[in-house]
Amino acid sequence: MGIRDIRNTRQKTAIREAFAEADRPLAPEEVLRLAQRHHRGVGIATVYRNIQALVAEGWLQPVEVPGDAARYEVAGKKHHHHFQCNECGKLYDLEGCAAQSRPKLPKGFRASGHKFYVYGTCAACIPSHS
Amino acid sequence: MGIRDIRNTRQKTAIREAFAEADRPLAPEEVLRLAQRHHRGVGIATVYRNIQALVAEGWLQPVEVPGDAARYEVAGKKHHHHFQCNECGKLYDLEGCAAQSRPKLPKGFRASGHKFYVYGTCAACIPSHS
DNA sequence: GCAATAATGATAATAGTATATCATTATCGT
DNA sequence: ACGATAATGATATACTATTATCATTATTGC
Repeated sequence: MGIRDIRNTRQKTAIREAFAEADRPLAPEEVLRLAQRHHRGVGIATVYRNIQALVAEGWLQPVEVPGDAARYEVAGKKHHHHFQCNECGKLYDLEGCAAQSRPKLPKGFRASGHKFYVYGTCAACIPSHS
Repeated sequence: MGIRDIRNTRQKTAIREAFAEADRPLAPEEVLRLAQRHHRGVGIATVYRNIQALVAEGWLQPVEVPGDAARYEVAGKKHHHHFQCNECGKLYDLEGCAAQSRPKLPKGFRASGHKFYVYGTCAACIPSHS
């Protein structure tokens, strides 16, 4: 081969496109479904492998969710938090940060970061009132 | 037996005491360790069983944590959030609520609740500077 | 096109967490 | 104290999420 020993496969491209299109954090199973629209026959193992690779190269970033499987989102976004729909479970980005003031920590504790999650119903899951 | 068909066992008491003493959300494995101080020989199955029972009767309440096993805490506390130590992984209660203003949701979304987690180092894990 | 080999897909294996099984033990009304 | 049976402990099993295996496929430099 030579210098370049990382190949661009159809499935790798399909996975990147899935993230680019979704514009929200995706769980591996969601990546699988979305990537298959671009290239049928993508396997779940390939999804995991590529997620891992994309995280390693800094293109993706893990998003942990309370009581749910990890999601991944395109890295490099500015500080933000997430919304999870109670109905469909999908995770969405929220702009900005709701933590105006940090709550007072117990004596001797040191804070280094925070995570904020809003729950509710996403637009797609609210029965249309028409 | 008669009316009362729920019995008070040493291990059930030990588990309740573990929660009362800890005063913070506990994972099942932590409950096991702490309960064994009160009654040696408590098994992990008994811990899970009693946690489940205590949740069912409303004495305990699950606390989900991003990317970590569920914890349980004594129910009935007022709205609060949690701190997780990056070093030891222990979860602690934080008084009050840091969400002064809800971040603006996407169009058509409806919020029903939120969760807030602060990360950092707990007092026990900060090397004493003496 | 060809050849070297990275990547894939199907699935087995693993890991972590939680529940089910069941013989034995211990609780509690009598 | 007795006895009916709830609860336990040890462990097997289930489940979900993720990684490893390996024969096959497909990419890329030449």
